Amino acid sequence: MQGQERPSCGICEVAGGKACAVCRPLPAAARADLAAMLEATRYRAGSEIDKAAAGGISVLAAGLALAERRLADQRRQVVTFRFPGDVLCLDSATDRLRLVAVTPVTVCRLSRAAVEEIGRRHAELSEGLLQTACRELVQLGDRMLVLGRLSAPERIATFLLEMLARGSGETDPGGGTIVRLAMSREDIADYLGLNLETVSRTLSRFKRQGLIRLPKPGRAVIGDTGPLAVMAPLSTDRIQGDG
Amino acid sequence: MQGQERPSCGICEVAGGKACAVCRPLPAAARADLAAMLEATRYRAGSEIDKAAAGGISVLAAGLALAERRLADQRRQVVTFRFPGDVLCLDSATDRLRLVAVTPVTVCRLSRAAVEEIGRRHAELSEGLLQTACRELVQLGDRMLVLGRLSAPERIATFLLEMLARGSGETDPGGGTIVRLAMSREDIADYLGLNLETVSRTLSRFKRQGLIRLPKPGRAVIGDTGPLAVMAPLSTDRIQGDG
DNA sequence: CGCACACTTGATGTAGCTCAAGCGGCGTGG
DNA sequence: CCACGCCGCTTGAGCTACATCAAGTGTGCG
Repeated sequence: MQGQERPSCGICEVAGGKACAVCRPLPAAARADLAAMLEATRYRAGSEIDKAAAGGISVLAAGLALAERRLADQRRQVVTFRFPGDVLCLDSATDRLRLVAVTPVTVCRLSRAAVEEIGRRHAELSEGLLQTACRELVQLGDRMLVLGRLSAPERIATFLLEMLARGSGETDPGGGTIVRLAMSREDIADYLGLNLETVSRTLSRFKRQGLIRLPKPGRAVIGDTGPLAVMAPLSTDRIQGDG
Repeated sequence: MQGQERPSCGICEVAGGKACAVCRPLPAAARADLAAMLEATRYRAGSEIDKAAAGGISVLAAGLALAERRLADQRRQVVTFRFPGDVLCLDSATDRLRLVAVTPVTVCRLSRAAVEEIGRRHAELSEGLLQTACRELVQLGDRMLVLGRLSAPERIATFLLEMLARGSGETDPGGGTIVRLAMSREDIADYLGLNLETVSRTLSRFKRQGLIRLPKPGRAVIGDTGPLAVMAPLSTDRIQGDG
């Protein structure tokens, strides 16, 4: 039955049953081709995720991962968080990056040969990859503005709204939307170019000001996005841009 | 100028006579195709550069440009500087970016139709574009580390070595290599997430310490890259990575 | 029950920002 | 040719936001 057909290759746990970044541009037939060539691997929380071999692609099927860049003295920058459906590793773009599982994770890998095989049969694949890369470029532009020009509260507000946008939208019994924060304060700090104490203090302040609740570790609840959006100059931008 | 045989389509003034990012992956025959479809436009210093229409590509042929992101309150982040041969505007990746000519500039534009036409005949084009996008992603990863985790002197040292790497390598009569800094202190500040006084002070300090000379506005002279490289944790990384 | 670990909170330090003069090179106009 | 004014740059003094260092607190797990 056609309505029951899965939106993706069948491995990803993408929120809302949407397809992952690789499957999305492909027609159903191609997805079947894909599913036969995929290799799924699991990693435990905290472990490093192997990168795809040159020319291959890997997609995060389930869990939360991050891409980090580290200096010799251990200073760290978290470049992005990766959610289910995100391309983890776009070919050579990850040379200097380490991919780390934040929670237990399932990774879905497509070898170079498979990419070329599917690419030959379905031009949508390579177009989709360029699209993905361009979307990443836009996102990294936003990130640079955050890192270069925003104050600590602005960064945290931007971050919360970003996590809200990527979350499942689950509502809290006490009202408001739950934002799962599976990563540690230190991960957040390294993502935002702050230190972990500043992250903690700022979240506490937001809580005192009634902007968020922190019912239990690993989650925040946002009652009204309005006040946060006012503090986050980028997200208002984004809303205007999306029209 | 227009009539001479060149390694590229004939418009770009890429240092060392190399081809631009679009021409590079293409065989000579394709470059001829390309040259016939190009449209070159000049902009004066300080003016905004029109983006290519959706699906089109534009390349910086001559001069220095920058891509910036701006907030409503005029805070600015310079995302990249663009040198001759760089792709200025990779399709939709520039939605939220403004492209500004730092010096007088020549831009070389390829319409969507032309991209598709060449792409059909030469698969190298679209592969080259994905490569370009991936290279940009790597570079933006570096930039995030700079913005999120480096001190002001580290940022300036990194910047100087970056500009050195992209420059023509011309040597100063008094010894050392000339680094052309066509952009203002404010541009540098917005590129590095600092303010213009900090940039100025740090450059002055480097000068006092004998790391650089500042013979005339718009240029710096680096005698020995060693001490700067020691201060720039990223560039040492890069050297290790390349080795 | 108690240890470990992540997080919070507090006290203090400081790098870089802000505000405010100077300086100098260049272009304009006498 | 020189005088003047503009603009980008430099330099200084003081401030503040965030980092650093150092306890506490609580939660989950053995």
